[in-house]
Amino acid sequence: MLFSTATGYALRALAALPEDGTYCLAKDLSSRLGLPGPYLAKILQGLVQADILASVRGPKGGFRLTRPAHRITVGEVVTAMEGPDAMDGCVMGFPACSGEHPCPLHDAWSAVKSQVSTSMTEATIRDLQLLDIRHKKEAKDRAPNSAQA
Amino acid sequence: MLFSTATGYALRALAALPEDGTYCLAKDLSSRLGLPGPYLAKILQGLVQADILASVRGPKGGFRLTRPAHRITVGEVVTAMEGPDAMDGCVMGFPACSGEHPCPLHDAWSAVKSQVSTSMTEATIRDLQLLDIRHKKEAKDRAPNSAQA
DNA sequence: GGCTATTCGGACTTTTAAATCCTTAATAGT
DNA sequence: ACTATTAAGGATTTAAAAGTCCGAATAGCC
Repeated sequence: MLFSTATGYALRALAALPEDGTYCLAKDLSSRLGLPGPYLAKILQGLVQADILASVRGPKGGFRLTRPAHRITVGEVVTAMEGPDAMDGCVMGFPACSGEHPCPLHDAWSAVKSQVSTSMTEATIRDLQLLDIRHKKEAKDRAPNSAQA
Repeated sequence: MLFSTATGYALRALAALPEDGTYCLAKDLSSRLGLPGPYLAKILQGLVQADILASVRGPKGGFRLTRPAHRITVGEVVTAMEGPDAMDGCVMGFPACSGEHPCPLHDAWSAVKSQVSTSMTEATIRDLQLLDIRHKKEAKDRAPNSAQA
């Protein structure tokens, strides 16, 4: 993967939150997604500090998005998780590599970076929700009787 | 960086080896490149097992390429270091992401992957040597008197 | 032919990321 | 006010990467 596992978990969790402003429990998210519970909880805390999630404690509490899902970009989440210069530097780690002294992968990688950056600023959490829904729907279509065999 | 630091070190070390079949000391390489000596040595060992380097122990020993530099591709080195499926899987770590259920970055990332893969199988260690030489030459041109001020 | 210096090879330690646990604080319902 | 519930935050553990150290092998010398 291009990013850390924590970033992947963050994106999956955000995509799994309900679209109405309902508060959702960390525990529910982790069990639904099959992710390590306490670890996910910590990641969610980070997203609260990044103003992507809001949280309330106590009964009926939980986490929810601070904005509608289509207003939160994937890039924003990645930046919050990985820091602003996650994709800087040479692909191969060549210190000498630069625009003036490009390594053999420099141009390909630059193209890649701008392409991925653009996609990340265009893609939103809403798009990830759609992926998830589509996936589940088709699984259901494949086996319409919920009982096995 | 897209790969581990070890992979970067491996590529830098290979590019720094002499083109004639002369054996070269791990220690020399590390001091020349400013890399942690024993760690580089371990990486070189791995490259020996991958049949990219040959080594002999004892005085006058060291490491050398098993083939001319233009016959060793960057991709081969990366595979040796990172394993064959270093670039598999979804960019964001979405398990549901696939060709049929693409995540919003799927196409951009697929394009990237094939682009980088192609570049990696075309680029050879020889190309990295050239980068290095060019870099040094220009540094020399900037300061023709080797003494500082 | 054995001795010694040199250099690789593999086991060992340190650091960092990933994941867990536990205590504290806040809130809703009783 | 009290209790149950849930996030917040720190302390701890585990796993993996990064980095270090000691023993095996070879060449040259006496």
